[in-house]
Amino acid sequence: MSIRTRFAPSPTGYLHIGGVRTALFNWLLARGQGGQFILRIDDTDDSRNRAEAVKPIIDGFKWLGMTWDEGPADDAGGDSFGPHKPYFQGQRNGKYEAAAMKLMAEGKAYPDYTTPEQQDAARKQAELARKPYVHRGSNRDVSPEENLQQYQARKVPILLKVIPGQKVTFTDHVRGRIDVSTDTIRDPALLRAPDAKGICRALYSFATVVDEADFGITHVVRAEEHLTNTPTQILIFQALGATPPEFGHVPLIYRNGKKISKRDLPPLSPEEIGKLKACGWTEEEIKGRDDLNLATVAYYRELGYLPEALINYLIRLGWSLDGEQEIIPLDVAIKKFSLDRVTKAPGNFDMQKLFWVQGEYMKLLSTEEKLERCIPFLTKAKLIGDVLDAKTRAILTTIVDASGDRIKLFSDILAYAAPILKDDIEYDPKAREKAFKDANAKSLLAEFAEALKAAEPFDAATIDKVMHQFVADRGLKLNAIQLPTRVAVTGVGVGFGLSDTLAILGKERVLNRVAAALKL
RNA sequence: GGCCCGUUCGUCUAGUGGUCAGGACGCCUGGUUCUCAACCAGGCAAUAGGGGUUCGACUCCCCUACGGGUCACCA
Repeated sequence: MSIRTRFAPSPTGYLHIGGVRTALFNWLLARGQGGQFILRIDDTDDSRNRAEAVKPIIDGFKWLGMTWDEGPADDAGGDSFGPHKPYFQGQRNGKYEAAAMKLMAEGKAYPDYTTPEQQDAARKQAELARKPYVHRGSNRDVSPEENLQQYQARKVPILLKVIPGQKVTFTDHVRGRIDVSTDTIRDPALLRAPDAKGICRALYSFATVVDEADFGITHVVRAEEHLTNTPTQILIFQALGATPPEFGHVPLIYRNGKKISKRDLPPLSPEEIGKLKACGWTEEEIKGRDDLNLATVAYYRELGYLPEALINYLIRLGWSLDGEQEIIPLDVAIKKFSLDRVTKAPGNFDMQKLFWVQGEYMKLLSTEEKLERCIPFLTKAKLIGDVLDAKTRAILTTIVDASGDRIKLFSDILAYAAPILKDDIEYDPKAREKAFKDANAKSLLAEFAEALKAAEPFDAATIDKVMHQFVADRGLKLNAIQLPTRVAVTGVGVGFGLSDTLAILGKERVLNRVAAALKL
């Protein structure tokens, strides 16, 4: 039997970075063994605008290139594809109800008429007695027939009858053997009491188990927070007469030693906001995107990260190939991934290392590939129009080429292209001051402009020669002229090679800009 | 608090009784260099603590500490 894994997010409106890693492990496992990877939407709770909340998740998976073999349709319209559809739990409640009723008929489940007040009281009492509270409901020992009858008359939550005094044992593929006593497992709620529409919706654990069995999931790989309710779910599998799947609980992702969650994440820093604005984002657009923070996939996409870099980083966070390799091509990861090399301890999300991985993947791209993916950022920032003419394209190609490894994120293109593409220069005050601090700087720059005037052809190689000759004649270092010239023609103190910069600008603009700078 | 899980450089990790405890990010120093980036060479830096077991423990066992998860008609 081929393996079937799954990822089952609840539609929150964004794709969480931790979720992606869990999904990735499932995906690698399935792809590595010729199995299937299934996407299921766990929307048993509130049915808030589903389609809209699902879309960011679908989009995220598509961007990352993580394909699913069964699950929601990729237009995020609420349809599903695959032999067990639908793959939205919100659309599968009939199955859960039927399964619960069957369990009740078999005497394995029962309606619980305990009131919340009674439960609270019992809980409090147990607390006072310093004993754990393990909930067992009212009708545990009532006959199935009687229970069915009472339930028809008045619907309340349905609970699974847990048999005390037994052990539940399973071998977790990352954490090893786990066993717990059923004495510590409460009778879990399977179905809720009817909601306003009279529908008794399933609870997470029950819907999950019913679906896992129905879909034929063989390996459940999920976050560690689900470890403790695994025994409960195994009990449900057994009650259903189904074989439990294999389990693997992967550690959580932390940030600064704490679980990375949207709630306690800092809002976008001024720097990040500045970067987005430079990318052409308006204040309103930024405010309207509450899915933009470092815990979401969208954040990395919008900043110009490479999906393969994010994936590589995430794979290495909590898993290793051999302790040596950091850059692991996807095909290698697919071939080599295994749960037994997943770490047990939680890992901290390290933005700096992600950034480094990103840089490594950028080095692999050709100038053409880089340019293609930079273009959307240039368009958004309105540095170029919607259609790219051949001349601008040629200039951009030269810029990307000259920039080399300096473009770490695709959005970085803006910093290198803007000074060249824009007609009016914005002088960075600090760079300007530094460049012209020396009293002779301006007169030297004027002399250099004269030398440049004679450069023919005005290409990088010639300019380079002129530049070196110019400083050599005067017994100076290149630095004497480098910064003043750079600031004069670009307004900023950093950039790619000066001769490239001058050549791309062309003689006329260079001379004009120098002349303008001299008047400052 | 009960139950469960975890703990190797600042961070990600290798390691399964005998290693100078390895690699990577970051950081620092030097080199190269027209700025920046890149590149090259080097450096700093870890087995949470305490008991056992053993000729020998990072590795096995126990305790402590710390961190985390979970205890819902959330997922």
